[in-house]
Amino acid sequence: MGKTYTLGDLQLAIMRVLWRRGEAAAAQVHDALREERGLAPTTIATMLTKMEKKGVVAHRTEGRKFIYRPTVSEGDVRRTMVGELKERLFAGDTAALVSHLLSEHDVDREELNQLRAMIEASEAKKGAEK
Amino acid sequence: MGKTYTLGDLQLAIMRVLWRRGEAAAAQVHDALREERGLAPTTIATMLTKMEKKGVVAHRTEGRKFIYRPTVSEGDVRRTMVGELKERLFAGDTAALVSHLLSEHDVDREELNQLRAMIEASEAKKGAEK
DNA sequence: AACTTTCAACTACCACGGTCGTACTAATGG
DNA sequence: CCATTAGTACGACCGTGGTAGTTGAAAGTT
Repeated sequence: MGKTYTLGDLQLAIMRVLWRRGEAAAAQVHDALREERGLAPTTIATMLTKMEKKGVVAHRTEGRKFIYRPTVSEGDVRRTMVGELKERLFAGDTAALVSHLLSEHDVDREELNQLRAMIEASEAKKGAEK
Repeated sequence: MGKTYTLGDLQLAIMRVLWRRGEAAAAQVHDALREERGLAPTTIATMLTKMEKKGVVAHRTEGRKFIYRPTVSEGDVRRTMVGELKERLFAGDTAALVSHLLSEHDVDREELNQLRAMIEASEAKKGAEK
């Protein structure tokens, strides 16, 4: 209950494949990750099993294959994982994290521009409602 | 050495005590965390030992006590942990993470205002240099 | 000197992510 | 019908965060 959409690195890589493809058999996932990881097929299968137990994927059976699909969205995962980090490192202060990103991580001019626009849009929205 | 300043929850709580105090004996750390955690003193001591092995704290001996001090700053830890999450979840795209924060996590009006100012300052700086 | 308290050291567990090897089983090719 | 193969199930093992009990020595108390 109320448990975690916090995923490890391999789990995220697997999820990305499933998010992109919609669904895939273990072998397909293994194949998709061959280049970047080169893992044994059983590693992927084991991980998928663990992920299913955890509730982030589900499968249907097609012949003798398990076709897996994600049960949580990339947005869900991002929200919970970013939220957790924000809590742990910035005492839940979103603005502090944004400010950290602006000062310590590179953002180029066009991106700054886009972000400024985004902030202005947010401000407008906040002004509009209530 | 490609050190990793990635810390767990308790480790961060301990570091916060050390960052605030400058240095502290295990008992002091335990005391400082009594309220929020209520752990056994040995838990803190064990964790400090592990953290020392990992290189994020060091100690000097005073009588029979170990006085620990941090060897990495809060900024270091934030940079590496935020950087890792950014890499894992946003393929290293800082702006994408900021945009996620703006759209999915609450930021109030004053904060938006401050952030806008901060962005403008960054833009000015970028314009100036180079 | 004997007793008690204070520490660090060591050992032990659990959970979980990650990584596989082996065992078993169902489909398939001859 | 049998041998090979595709594919899951199961169990093993490591590293690390987290949590703690036990032990042994030294320091403080009476």
